[in-house]
Amino acid sequence: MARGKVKIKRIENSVHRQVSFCKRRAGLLKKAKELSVLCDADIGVLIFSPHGKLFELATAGNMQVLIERYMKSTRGAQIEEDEARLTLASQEEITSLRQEIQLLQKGFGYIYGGAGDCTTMDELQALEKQLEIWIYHIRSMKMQRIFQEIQLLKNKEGMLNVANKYLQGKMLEQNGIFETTPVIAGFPYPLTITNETFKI
Amino acid sequence: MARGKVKIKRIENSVHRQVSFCKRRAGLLKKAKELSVLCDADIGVLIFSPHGKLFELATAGNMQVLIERYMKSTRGAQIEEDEARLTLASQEEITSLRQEIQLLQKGFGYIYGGAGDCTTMDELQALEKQLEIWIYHIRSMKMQRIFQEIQLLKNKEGMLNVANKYLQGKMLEQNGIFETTPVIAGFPYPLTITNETFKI
DNA sequence: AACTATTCATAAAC
DNA sequence: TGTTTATGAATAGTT
Repeated sequence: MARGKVKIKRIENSVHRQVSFCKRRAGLLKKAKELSVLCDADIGVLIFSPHGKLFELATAGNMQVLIERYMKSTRGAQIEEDEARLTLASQEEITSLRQEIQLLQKGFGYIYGGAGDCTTMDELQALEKQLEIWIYHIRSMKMQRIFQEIQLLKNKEGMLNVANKYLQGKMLEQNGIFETTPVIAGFPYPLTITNETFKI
Repeated sequence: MARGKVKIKRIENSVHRQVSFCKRRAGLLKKAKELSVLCDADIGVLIFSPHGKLFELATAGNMQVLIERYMKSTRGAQIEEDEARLTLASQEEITSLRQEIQLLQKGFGYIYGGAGDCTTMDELQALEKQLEIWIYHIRSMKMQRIFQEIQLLKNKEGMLNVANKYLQGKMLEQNGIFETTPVIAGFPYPLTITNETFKI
C-alpha cells in the first residue's frame, strides 16, 4: 500500500512480518466488525499467528454459536451423527470401564484372598490376557526410555566431537609456537568417544 | 471510503446494504488471504449474510482443522460442552467408575511397591517382574484347576469302576441262576471310562 | 458491472 | 510499541 506496491508473498524479514501481522490483523478485525454492523451479518474470524497464538472475533455473541451454525450450514446431519456417536462412545466407555473394574477386582481378590475369588477358567484367562497387555505396555515404555537415553548420548557425543575438533584446531595453532604433545597424557589422539552398547 | 465518510451503522437501504455486503465481503476475504500469506498465519473467516447464507474462508486446509485448533486453544470449553452432552446418568456413572478404577489401580500400585507412577526404569522393571510373577501364579492356578478337573474325572472313574465291579458280582450271582450275558449289548466288558485329554 | 472521487489502510521510517 | 507520512487499496456513490 504505502511507499511502494506490496507483493502478496511471505514477508521474509521476521520483524517486518511481525509488524505487518499486528497491523493487518487489527485492520482485518476492524473490517470484519464494520461489515457486520453495516450489512447486518454475523461474522467470525480466527487468526492463528505463526507461533500458534489465537486471535479471534465473533460478532454474534460468541464463537461457539458461530461454529455450531457453521456446522449446521455445512452438514446438517453431522451434529446428529456426532451426538449419536458420542452416546455410543459413552456407552462403550461405561461397558469397558465396568469390565476393567471387574477384572481389577478379581485380580485384587486373588492377591489378597488367594485362589478363592477367581472362580472360573474364563476369568483367569481374561486376567492373564490383561496382565500380558500391561506387560506389553510396560515393555514399550522401557523401550521408549532406552531410545531417549540413546538419543541423549548421541547428542552429547556430537557436542563433544565439535568441542574436540575445536580444541584440536587450537592445539595445532599452539603447536606452531610450542610443541606437538597431547594435552592430557593417556588419552587417544584424536580424542573420540565410542557409544556404549546399551544394556537393559 | 469514497464520496463521503461512512458512518459505521446498519445501512438501512436494503439495496445499498446488499451491494456493500458483496463488496466488503470480497474485500474482507481478500485481506484475510493477504494476511495469511504475508505473515504466515492460519486464518478462518465465517460470514453469515442477513439471510443466513454462509461464506467462508480457511487458509489452513479446511475450516474443520481451524475449528479444532480453536477448540484446543480455548481448551476446557470443549471438554465441558462434550460432557454436558452426555446424559447426567452416564456422566455420573462414568465418573464413579473412573474413581473406582483409580482406587483399584492405586491399590495395585501400592501392592507393587508404589510403582503406580512408573516414572523410572527401575520402577518399570519391578512392575514388569511383578506382573510376570502374577501371570505365573495365574497360570499355576489354571493348571491347578485342570488337575482338579482331572482328579474329579479320575474319582468318577474310580467310583464307576467300583459300581461296575459290584454289578459284575451281582451278574455273576444271577448267572448262577440265569445266563452269562452282559446286561447291555455293545458295551465293552469290563465297563470302564477313559479320561478325555483336557484342553484349555 | 464499471467508473471515479474519496477515504482508508498500511509500509517504511522514526 | 506508537506516531508520522506517503502512497497504494478499498469502496460509496454514480453511471
